[in-house]
Parts: sequence; structure tokens; C-alpha cells
Amino acid sequence: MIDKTSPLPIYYQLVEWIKGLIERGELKPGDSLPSEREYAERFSISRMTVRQAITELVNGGYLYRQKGVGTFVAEKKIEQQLMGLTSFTEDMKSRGMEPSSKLVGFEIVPAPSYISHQLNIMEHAPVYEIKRIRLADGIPMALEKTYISANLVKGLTEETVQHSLYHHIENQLAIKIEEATQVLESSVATQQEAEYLNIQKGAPILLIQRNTKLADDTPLEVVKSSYRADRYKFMITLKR
Amino acid sequence: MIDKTSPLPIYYQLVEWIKGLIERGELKPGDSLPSEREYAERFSISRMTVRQAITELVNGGYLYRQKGVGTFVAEKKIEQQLMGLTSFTEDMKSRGMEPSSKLVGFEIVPAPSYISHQLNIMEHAPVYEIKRIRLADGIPMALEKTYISANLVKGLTEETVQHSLYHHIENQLAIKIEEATQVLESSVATQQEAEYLNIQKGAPILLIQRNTKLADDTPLEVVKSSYRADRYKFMITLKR
DNA sequence: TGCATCTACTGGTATAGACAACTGTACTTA
DNA sequence: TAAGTACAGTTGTCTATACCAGTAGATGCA
Repeated sequence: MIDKTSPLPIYYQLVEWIKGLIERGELKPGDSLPSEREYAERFSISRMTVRQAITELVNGGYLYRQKGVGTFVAEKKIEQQLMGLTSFTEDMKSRGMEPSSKLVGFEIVPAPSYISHQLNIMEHAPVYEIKRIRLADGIPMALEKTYISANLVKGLTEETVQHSLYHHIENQLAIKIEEATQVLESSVATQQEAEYLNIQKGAPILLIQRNTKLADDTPLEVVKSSYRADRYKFMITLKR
Repeated sequence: MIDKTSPLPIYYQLVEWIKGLIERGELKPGDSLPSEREYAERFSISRMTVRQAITELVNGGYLYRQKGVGTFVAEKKIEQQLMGLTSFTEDMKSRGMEPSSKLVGFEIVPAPSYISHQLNIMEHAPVYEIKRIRLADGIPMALEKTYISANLVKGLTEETVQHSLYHHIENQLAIKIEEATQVLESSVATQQEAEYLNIQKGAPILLIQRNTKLADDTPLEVVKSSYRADRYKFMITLKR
């Protein structure tokens, strides 16, 4: 576990070890860690060294401390960030509206060629196509289409999709989400989008495409969201 | 400077003090700090306490360390982030294109009402209106209009604008840029935009508006950029 | 002159110990 | 029963010290 003769710093070995426990799911979000003193004793190292390791993990967002109580595993980071940036739910709530979601399509289809390319699978290989309408106060705001390779993620059901898709995926694959890229562009509504969103064909649309990758660089999903431009703006805040 | 009887932790006092030096410009980007040992001696505190303070500032992006050499003041953070997210220059270069910029308007005008509102000034108060066209490989990609209160920033010239606007502003105001908000939306080209960008009126446009605030919460500028939707997409990457 | 070496400095890692501040639980007391 | 108290355990802060590793400049030699 900890090798004092290694050229790698002790605190760094501890960082990597704990990170591993979290990534392999042996420590789950909300779990408490052994106390700093316990780690120090267990590995026969100084408590300050343990603190250095834990401080790194806290800064990295893996853990959080609670004075007088203990140290705990934090929620997963990317999911947080994805939320922070694109969560329809959060956005709408902050504007005082009531968000909801309606599943309007769930099937396995042969991948359209540009999707197969982005998911790095064979053309026409089977993919889940999950269509949702996002509403705020009951008004349609966006059409969201999610594509996931059916050979990669198995056993998706309408049930799963309605609840925690990410959780199901990470559990099944035992590989964590590593990176997400979002591309925003301006476009005009297609016939299909116009129907679902209750607008004119050709009306301005904000297209947001998110590509999510796993830790081993496998593309996991492509999510295409079409937002009504008259009702939705995308906001980012940068703080010093 | 450092008050050992204060209820505030010593390392925290040191963090705030150094942060103050940087924000007041007494320490400029690239400047070297006294060594950790020197700080420890000067304030009669332990070197580990000094390290704790400096580590915080390093994590916060204010400083960076160089082993065997010293500790230095980092470049300003927001400017970096603004660059990372919206820099036309960076974006175009990464796509292998040659970015350039053409100043097409520089005048002082009475603020349009929505601008005066966002800059928190009187309606019709004078503002600089700076119009630029952004080009890639000589092709117009975006029209960018910047509004800055003329009562806040004085003595702007066409010269200054062509070079380092931010630098000039921070020097003159002695207040740092604190926060920036970006709003992206989809729209269609107005007559003016169509002319400048050489597209049809009504063609899809990606509107990006950036509002920058100073540390004391004064709005500094409003930048409205209109990008050709057929040529420009906005990308964000989230890494774990 | 040019190269190697020495030296004095920097930050990086690690120890062992001390006390403070905070929290939850178990116990005592009115 | 309800409120207060004591205690044990946690993280937070701080000290004094030691040695390692990297860097730059001075020194000395061929």
C-alpha cells in the first residue's frame, strides 16, 4: 500500500491509493474515511503527511472535511460540473420555473453515420435513441436526443432512463466518466423540432451537443439538445 | 501585518495580506516573492505556516512555485479564463486558421437604454461604442460591439483599443476585473449584421454577450458578439 | 576560453508533538 | 423528562527541525 522506500512521495502514494478506492467504488460518495490519526498509525507515518494527502484530495474535489466530525467522499465531479453547466433542472429552478421532462421516444436503432462516427462504432451498429422533451412550467423548451451504443451499455429500460441514467451506466461499466465536450451553435428548427417544441419550422434554435467520454477514452454518449431560442439562453459565469 | 493575538489563523492573515499586495499591484505578474524562509523569519512564524499560506495562493491561481528558484506571481486569472472560453484568436488558431481583427467603429454615443441598464449608469450617459469585425483567413466570422462607460474609463483612443484594452483599463482604474458572465443565444441576423458579415439578413446567428464586472461590483463592459452560425461553434470542455 | 565543480540558495517532503475548536454521545442533575 | 455537562474523538492550526532535490552563479582548473 505505502512503500517508504519508493522514490514517490508518501503523501502522493496515499493520494493515489485513496483515489483508487473511490474510483473502484470501494468508497462511495457520502462514506466516511478513517480519521487522519488512524491513517497515520496504520501506515506508521506522520499525521501531517496524511493531512497533505487528504488536502490534495479535498482540493481535487474527491473528499470534503467536516470539522469535529470527519472526512467524507464527495459526489462525483463531472456529474456536478455537467449539472452546473447544462442542467435544465437547475437552470429552470433558478428562474423560478418548474422543470419537468417527458420521455417521447425510447428505441434501439441503427446508428446514423455521424453518430456512429462520434461514438466510434461501426456504421449502422445498434444504438439506444432516447428522446425527451424538457418543459418549464409545462411549456416545451427543448428536445433532447441521447445516443448510447447498445453494445456498450446493456439492459437499459424506459424505467432506468427516467431515473438515474448515469448511475446505472457507471455501475454497469465500472469505468468512470472522464470528460465531456459541449458544442453550442445556432441553427433553425427542422420539421420534427418545430412539432415537438410547438414553434414554426425555421425558427431560431440553440443547438447544444454534449459528447461524454469514459476514462479509457471510449465515447459514451452523444446528447443533442435543441432549445427554443426565444425561451432559452445559455449562461456561464467565470469568477476570480 | 501579522497579528498573533488575532482569532484569525496566521496563515490566513498571510494569505489575505499577499493577496492584497497582488490586487493593489504592489506585486505584479512575474514578480518573485521573498523565500518561505525569509517570510518565516520576518514574521517570526514557522516555515510550515508560511507554506500553508502560499500553498493556498498557489491553488487559488495567484502564485506559482518553481523548485530551486522561487515563488512568483501568476498571470491574472479571469483574463486567462476569458481567453480559454471565448478567445477568438485561440479558437481560430487551434483550427489552423489565421485570426485577425478590423476596427470598424470607435465613437462615444449616448447609451442605448438596455446598455445603460446593464452598465448601471444613467440612460443616455456617454459610452464608448467599439465595433470590430473578427476575421479568420480574411473571412468575416463575427461582429463584436463593446460598450464601456466613458465616465468610468477615460482617454480611450483608437490606438489603445487596437492593442491591450484590458491592460489599459486595469492600470487606469486600479481596480481589478472580478467576474464575467456570458450568455449565449441563438438568433437571426439583423440588416447591419448581415452587411458586416456578408450573409443574408435572417440567417442564423450565435449571439454571445459578455458582461464584465470589477471587484467592487461596478459593471465594466458589455461585449456583444454576433457569430455566423454556419462558420462558428462554441465549445466547452469539462475535465475530471 | 570553456568546462567542471562547488556552494548557497530555493522549494519539496517528512517527522513528532502540542493545543484549539468543534461535534456527537453518554451521563448527570434538577 | 428535559436540560445541562463531561468526555472522547474529530479536524484545524502551529511549531521546530531535518534532510532531499533542483537551480543559478561563483570559483577554479585545464
